[in-house]
Amino acid sequence: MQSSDPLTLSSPMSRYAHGERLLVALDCIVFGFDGDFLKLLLVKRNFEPEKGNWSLMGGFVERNEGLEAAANRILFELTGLKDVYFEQLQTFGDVDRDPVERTISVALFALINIHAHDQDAARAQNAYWINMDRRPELIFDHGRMVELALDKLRYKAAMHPIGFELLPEKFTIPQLQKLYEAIYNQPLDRRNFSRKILSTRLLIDTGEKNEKSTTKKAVLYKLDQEKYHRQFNSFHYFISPGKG
Amino acid sequence: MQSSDPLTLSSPMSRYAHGERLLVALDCIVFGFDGDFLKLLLVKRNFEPEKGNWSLMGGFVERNEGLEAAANRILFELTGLKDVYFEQLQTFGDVDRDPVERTISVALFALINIHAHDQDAARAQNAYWINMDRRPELIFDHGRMVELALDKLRYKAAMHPIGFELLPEKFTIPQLQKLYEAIYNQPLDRRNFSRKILSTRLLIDTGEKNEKSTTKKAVLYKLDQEKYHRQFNSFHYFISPGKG
DNA sequence: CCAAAAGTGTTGAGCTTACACCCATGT
DNA sequence: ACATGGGTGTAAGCTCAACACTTTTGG
Repeated sequence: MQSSDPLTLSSPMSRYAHGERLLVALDCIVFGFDGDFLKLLLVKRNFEPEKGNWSLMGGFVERNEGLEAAANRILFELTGLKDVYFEQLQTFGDVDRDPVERTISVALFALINIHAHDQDAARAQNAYWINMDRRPELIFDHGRMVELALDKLRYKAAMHPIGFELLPEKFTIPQLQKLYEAIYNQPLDRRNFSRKILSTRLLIDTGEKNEKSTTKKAVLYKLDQEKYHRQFNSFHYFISPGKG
Repeated sequence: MQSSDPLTLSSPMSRYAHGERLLVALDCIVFGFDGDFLKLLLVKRNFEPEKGNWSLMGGFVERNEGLEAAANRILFELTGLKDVYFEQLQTFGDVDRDPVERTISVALFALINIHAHDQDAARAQNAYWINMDRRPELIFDHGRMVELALDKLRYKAAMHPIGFELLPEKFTIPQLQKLYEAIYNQPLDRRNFSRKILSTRLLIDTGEKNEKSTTKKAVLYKLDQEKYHRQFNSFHYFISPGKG
């Protein structure tokens, strides 16, 4: 948006005179958690280019569609969910990142409750949940996107109460701990973890217990939504710093 | 990058069959520090649209130019500097954010040594340094970009040794402290600040002293570049948490 | 010799860690 | 009763914030 005279001379001010128009895509790194492993929702492509190979779910941004709207559309097509939690990760724009045509890609990462999504929608897109640590090679620069997304997830979840997005509405503290252990790939102390989480006062005791457990049944909590949104940007040290 | 058959049928695989091509711009939030105030490098536009109003420095991404390259080009045109420190901030893509034509804008924030840049280059672009807290209203969504950039700068500088980018090669600890005070707009304790900074072991005593001072001359330090790049992503609590 | 800025030391409060112990449940 | 997993308490150690004192310099 800049230069000595960026408008056409016949200026109904409807187009910039120069500046190249490029394809703008949107690629989603969708994280899920099945109770044991951190997972990615990946697409086995049944179309060219790179047919048969794995990629992230993506799509082009349309002319009359904002970025947010495009993200919501694509995530809905993939999961059948509205109001999915997502954040922009980074925009990738190397000239040759897509061999077919110059494409700018806005990458975003999304966190969803793996049990709540629409399995048929995912099936229709040829999408499957794959364990993070067993993910296949991905097309283009999608592998780099996934690495960056994991970094950002770790970075953010260390201090912000973001992990809940990956769990069902009601969950136990041990479940939440398993999630954190999966994200950081390291064991955490039960008692200290519990204390840290409860000290945020973000959890409400539902009074119910996890009936699935075969031993002592853990208390089911739910998020205090209002407090959650209010405190979303406050710092809590769930993971001790120094991990980089 | 996704759909049932995204390629043209006459497939030399050189273009996707659908997907709209959009203008992709790049807007730079350039921070500087003059020893007392945090400043922004802003452009007084001498061209349409919004001629006479203030905006960020920007430009279009060209077809054969990567995003990084475009960022470096625009920052060079503006400051005459190569190897400017910058990070992507966020990509803005509301449909009507630019009234002339649908434009996707990748915003990035840059930190530069205000005394090292090329004044003539800035003058040629009609760019001026403006105090952060006296910045004028900006065109389009540039105001939001600046707010977000300040948030990110504060967020990042609280834990990562990023502030040095705004200072000259040799600087004193009191100067660095003034910078942090300007970024957070709050006074900091001299002794604790000094201890925190020195505990990173990122600073090398040059042996020289700041001759400009009229009282006790402070020691000039320089950055241990190697250690800096190695430790760049490690955590240091320069500012106590809880600011959100 | 005084004012102003720079440099160094100390202490108490609060938090984190590491650990031990008790409770609930199914076999 | 015992194995497994969930819940709570506590003491030691560390870090941070708050504050006092000394040093250097110019006037």
